[in-house]
Parts: sequence; C-alpha cells; structure tokens
Amino acid sequence: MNAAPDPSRRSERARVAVLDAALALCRESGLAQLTIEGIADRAGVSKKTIYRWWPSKGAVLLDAVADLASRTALHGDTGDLAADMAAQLNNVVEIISPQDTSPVAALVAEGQRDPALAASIREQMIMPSIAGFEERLRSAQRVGQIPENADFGVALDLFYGPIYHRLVYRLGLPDEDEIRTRVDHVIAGLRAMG
Amino acid sequence: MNAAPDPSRRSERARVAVLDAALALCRESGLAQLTIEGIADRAGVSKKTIYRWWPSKGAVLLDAVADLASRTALHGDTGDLAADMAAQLNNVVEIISPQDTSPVAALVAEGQRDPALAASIREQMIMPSIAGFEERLRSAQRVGQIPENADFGVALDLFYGPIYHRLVYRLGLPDEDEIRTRVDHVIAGLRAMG
Amino acid sequence: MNAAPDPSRRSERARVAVLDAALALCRESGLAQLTIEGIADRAGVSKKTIYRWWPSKGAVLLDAVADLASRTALHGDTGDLAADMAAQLNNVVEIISPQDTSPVAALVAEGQRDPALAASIREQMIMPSIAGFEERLRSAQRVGQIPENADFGVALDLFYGPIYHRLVYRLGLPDEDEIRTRVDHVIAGLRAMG
Amino acid sequence: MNAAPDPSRRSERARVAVLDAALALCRESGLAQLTIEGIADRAGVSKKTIYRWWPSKGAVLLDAVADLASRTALHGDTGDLAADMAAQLNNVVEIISPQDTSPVAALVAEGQRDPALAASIREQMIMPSIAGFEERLRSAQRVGQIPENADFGVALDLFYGPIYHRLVYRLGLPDEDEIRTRVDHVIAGLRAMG
DNA sequence: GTCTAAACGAGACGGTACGTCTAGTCTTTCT
DNA sequence: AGAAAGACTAGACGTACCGTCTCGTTTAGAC
Repeated sequence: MNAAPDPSRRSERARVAVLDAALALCRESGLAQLTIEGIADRAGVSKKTIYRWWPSKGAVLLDAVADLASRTALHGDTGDLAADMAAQLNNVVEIISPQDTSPVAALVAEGQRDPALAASIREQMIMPSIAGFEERLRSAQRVGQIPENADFGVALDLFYGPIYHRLVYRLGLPDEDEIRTRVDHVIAGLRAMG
Repeated sequence: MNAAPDPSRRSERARVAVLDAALALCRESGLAQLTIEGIADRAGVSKKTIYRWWPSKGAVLLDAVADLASRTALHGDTGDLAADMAAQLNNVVEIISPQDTSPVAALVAEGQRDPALAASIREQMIMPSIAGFEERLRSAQRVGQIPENADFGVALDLFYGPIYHRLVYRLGLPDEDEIRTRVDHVIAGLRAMG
Repeated sequence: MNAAPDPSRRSERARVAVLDAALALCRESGLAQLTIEGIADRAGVSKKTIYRWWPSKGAVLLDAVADLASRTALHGDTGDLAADMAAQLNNVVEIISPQDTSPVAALVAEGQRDPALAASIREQMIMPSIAGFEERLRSAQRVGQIPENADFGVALDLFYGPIYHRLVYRLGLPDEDEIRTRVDHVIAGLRAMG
Repeated sequence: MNAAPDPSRRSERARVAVLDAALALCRESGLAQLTIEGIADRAGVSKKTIYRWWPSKGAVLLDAVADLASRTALHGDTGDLAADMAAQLNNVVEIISPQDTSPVAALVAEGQRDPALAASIREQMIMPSIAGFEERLRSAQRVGQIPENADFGVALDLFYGPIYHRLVYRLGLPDEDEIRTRVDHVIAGLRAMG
C-alpha cells in the first residue's frame, strides 16, 4: 500500500507552478501540446510531483480552471434577472475565452476520454453553478419576474446551451449584445409558457 | 513530392471497413480506445491505408459520423415548425447517443486538439445543417409561424444549444418530451420578441 | 496455382534496366539504399515485373554481379602459376571494388539474411570458380610448380581468404603488389609443405 | 538539445537482457529475425531503452559479440607460434559458430549497410585483435620462429583470411585439423620467404 | 541547532501509439 | 499475356508520452 502524501508538507511553489504552466501551455499551444511532461518541464517540477498530487492531466487542468473561475463572483442578485443572467453569462464567456485554446474546452475534451474527470468536473464546477443558478431563479420567482411554474431545466438549457454549442463547434462565442438578446428571448419564452 | 493517391483506384471495401471499425470501437470503448492502430486491426486494414486517405484519426471519425448523419433526413418540412424541430432534434440526439461513448462527442473532443479537424467539422457538418435549419425557419416565416424579424442566430443557439451543453457536461441528453418542451419555449420566445 | 511466366515473352529491356539499376544504386549509395522499390523506380519498371522474374532483391544482385563477373576471363593459364593467380586475384579485387559500396559485399551481406540466396551464390559463382581454380592447380602440378600432394583446400583458403577478410572488415583491398607478395608466400608454403 | 543519458543510472539488468536477447535471437533465427522490436520483446525491455543506449541494431550486436569475445583469452603465448595461432583461430571459429546463424556473420552483414557500424567494428574488435596478433608475431621473431623481416600484413591475411572466406560464402568453417594444416603452411611460407 | 523523514528535481524504466517506410501481393489499365 | 502503375496487408522503424520507479538533494517539523 502506498502511503498517502502529507499535504502539510506540500510545496506551494510547485503547486502554483504546475497550475500556471498548465494554463500557459494550454493557452499558447492548445490541448495537443498539453502533456504531463510538458507541464513538468515548464513548471520546473518533476513528473513524480505532479502524479503525487493529481491523478491525471485533466485533474491538473480542472484545478487550474477552478482557480480561474473562483476569482469571478457568480450569479449575483441585483433584482433584475435579465441583467444578472447576462452578467453571469458574460463572466462564463470570459473564462472560456479564447475560444481556440480555451482551457475549459480542453477540460471538456479531456472529460470525453476520462469519465472520472467528467464526474469531477460535474461535481466541482457544474453542479455548484447550477445550484446557484436555480437559487437565482427562485429569487426571480419570488418577485414575479418569471412564472411560479417555470421549468428550471428548460431555463438552464436555454441560458447556458448557446455558449457550449458555439464553443464545441467553434462558431464564435457570443458577445455582450448577443448574450443580452438571448437572455431576453429565454425570459420571454419562460413567461409565455407560464 | 508525395504523389496524391488516385481516388478512382480506392478500395471501397477498405473504406467501409475503416469507418465501421471506427464507429464500433468508439461505441464500445470510448475515445481513449480509438486509435489508428485499433481501427486498422479491427478493420483488417493496414495503417498505411488509413494514413493514405485520412490525415488523422479525427478525420476518420468525421467521415464515419457524416455517413451516419447522411442516412437521416434532416430538417423536414411538414408545415408544423414545432413538430419538425422536435423531430430534427430527436434525430440529432439519436445520432449523438449513447452519451458516454458518443462518436459525435469524441469527434468534438478531437476537434479540440486538431484545429484543422474543427474547421472540417464546421464546414462539412455544421454549416450545411445550419443552412437547412435557416431554410426551414424562412419557410415558417412565410406561413406566419414565427415573426418576419425573428433572429435566426438566437433560434439556432436556443434550439441546438441545450443538446451540446448536456453532451459536454454529461448531464443526460434530453428525451422526446424534454425536447418538445424546449422547442415550445423557444418558439414562444421568438414570437414574444417578434 | 500461379502459372509460371513465359520466358520467351520476357522484356529484355526490362531485364537489363533492372540489373543496371541494381548495380548503379548499390555503387552510388550502398546496400541500405538498395531496395526493390528503388530499383523499380530507377529502372522505370514495376515492382511486379521484378517479383515476376526474381525471387528476391539478392537474386537481382546476384544476376547483376554474375553479369559483371562473366565479362572477366577467369583462371587463365600462361604456365606461370604465381602470375596467373596474381592476375586472377586482381580481377576479383576489381570486381569487388569499390570496397565501400561493393555489389559483391552487398550480395554477401544479403546472403546472411537469405540462406537460399547464399546457396545460389555458392552454386552459381563460387563453385564454378573453385573448379576453375583447382583445374589450374592441377595444371601447375603437372609442370611441377607445386607438389603432387599439395592441399587444394589450403591453397583455396590462402589464395582467396585475404581478399574476403579485408572486404568484410573494410581493411582496404590488397593492391597488385600486395597480391603478388601473398601469392608468393602461399606458393612457397605449398612447396615447403609438399 | 538532447541531453545525453546518465550512464551511472543505467540498468545493468536491462543491458545484459538486451545483449542476451540479441545473441539468442540471432542464433535461433538468423539476422532476418533480428529486429529492435524483437530484441525488446525478448529482453522484456522497452524499445526506448535500446535506443537510449545504442544507436542501431548493429551496435547492440557489436556489444553482444564483443562481450562474447572478451570471455575468451586471445593470442596467448606459450612459446610455440603454430600451437598458439591454431588455438587462437580455433577460438575465433568457436565464437563465429554456428555458421548459419552466426552473430559475427550477422554483424558483418549489418556493417555493409551501416558504415558507422563498420568503423566501430574495426576499431573495437579488429584493430585490438590485430595489435595482439602482431605482438605475438614479434615475440615469435625474438625466439627465431619466423624471420626478422617477415611481413606481418601477409601473416594477418593468411592466418585470418581463410576463416572469413569460408564464413561469407558458407563453405563450412575449418575444423581443428584444417586450422593446424593452414597454420603450418603459413608459417612455412613466412620462413621460406624470409 | 541538529536530526530525520518526506517531498522534491531529475530522469531511467516498461509500455503504447504515433506516423513513416519497405516488403511482397493484388488489381486495374494499357500495349 | 506481359508490363507499368499503384493500392493493398503486414510489420519494423525511430519518436513521444504515458505512468511507475529509483536516485540523490533539499527542506520543514520534531527533537
């Protein structure tokens, strides 16, 4: 049995260097150049150190992207659902950019070949985000901006869907105006079906 | 200089065997097991033959998926936009399934590490599909099912977006009822914003 | 069963072109560049044609070298054994040269990986040559230049051996003076042991 | 820039396994079956490890043969030149055997397609052996067994030549009696010409 | 301030797949 | 029917990364 490593003795320098290297390599050269060996070289860290703390290249990327995302406040509540959703989706687009060497797109692609990673992504990134999103919808219901019987699943699909459709097919991420237009359509649809 | 191979002498047997093997391997074991060597073995074909006719594993997969998609009639026009879009999206979901070892998801993931492949996917699969989609919308406009000034970009994002959001985050592809609900919401939104 | 090809319909142009190409490629670039494909290209001949008439690349080379050797008179008999042997060995050295890209060395190397070829070389080139050599020795015995009981096997080894030792280890082929010196030593040895 | 590997960290187990596998494969199946992949498989070693420490398959074989040869004492000096040379040549024949799948013959054949290897063979195997041989001849001169003016080049050619002539043409390696007969002839020739 | 155990960098290891090359076979088209 | 052209199966080539495993060398916490 391998003894688990002692987190209290972990080198913060190495941890940060690995995450920075992962993001930088991904941004510079895309997913194809993102290898454990490349990250280790760039970070000045041994492969062993990476494997000690992360189970896979995707896990490194997830940590790096999570770090990135955690620096952005999510699902604020100003009382104006349309404005809040537009702001939120703009944040998401910013994190995802640039489209061609997006760390998030890379993470998603890695998820395709690593089901365990896909589960981690869902649990650590997507589900919390959905929870915040639904909380915001409930708030909107309380002030009557959307109907009491609005379908949250539909709302999730229609608010977030466009971004990922465009991301995976590289159709150009929506700009602020496009996001606002879509948000208005979705809210209009939710109200019309209420 | 490498002479280009002569397509008129191409072996149809080998071509079909490669595409079949690619799809089968992808369905059985997912993207991680989809290698050129694996395809060659399964197809009873030499690697050389694959490299002669396709530039990459992703290109094989694109051909295979395109073959698959071409056997499904797309964007029919019965006069009922909601019914037609629901039918169309159900077709797309069927092609994409099963989610965990979806050839389309694999293709999309490959596109992340191969920009040339991403461009091919866009040109050969996505753009023609969008053209058919817009043609269908124009037809709906002519019979007054959606407003004259409906935003086709919004419609594209909202109709197709949900599928890909769910696909990349493995949230479970929508079933027929879910698709119908979303189609109705989108059309309601288009009308409300008209 | 494959019908044997009909030699009467064989293209002399193709046959000559193949042998010439084999020798030329061997001389220019050494054995590593001597491939069936390379010969076919250089000769303007299809690979099929080569495989139709020769079982292997070594067989082509054997034919080519045999052609070469046949243009040199072997084991003449002027009555002076030492002079005749020196002349003969000089002929051999000339056929073998240049050492670095010697077709004969290439042929010998091919023989190592193809026992059937090795047998062909022995039967078609070596054994006839040995027969001629022994005939010459018998002639020398008749005129008393070497003892009646001289060991022909020893003579063969000592006359021909040096050339091949130097060839395989690239020690520099003997020049005319060196050959003459060795011939004299061998004959001296044969006489001394007689 | 490729960093050179660090010899102090080299795995002795891997080194020995590779050399053993190379010799075994060569002996069992001949040069045609001797591939880097085959050696790696047989040795339970990765191809990378072979390529890390040897530039080519021939270099592996050279190391293996050199190992083999180093376990045989060469050019001993009992005071009797004929006996010593016969013993030495018997050693050489033993190392070379079996003729049909001789590692030495394979090495020589490889040398034909790889001039760098041929140079290595000459420097690491042949030249040291020649030096030892000439030292033995000098010793024989000191005790008057061969003339002061004996031609060492002739001696080298006539002592060693027969073995290689027979090897490359697969004429059957000389047995102990044949070797002794030839040694005696050569010494007789050297004395007669002194 | 040692001492010591663990995390570190470096990198060799057994593997798998890559994309390329040549061998030898087979098929098509031309003469 | 033989020849030129060239696509085919087969498999070795040499390379890149994978994930594991030593090595010595820091380095941080316990003494």
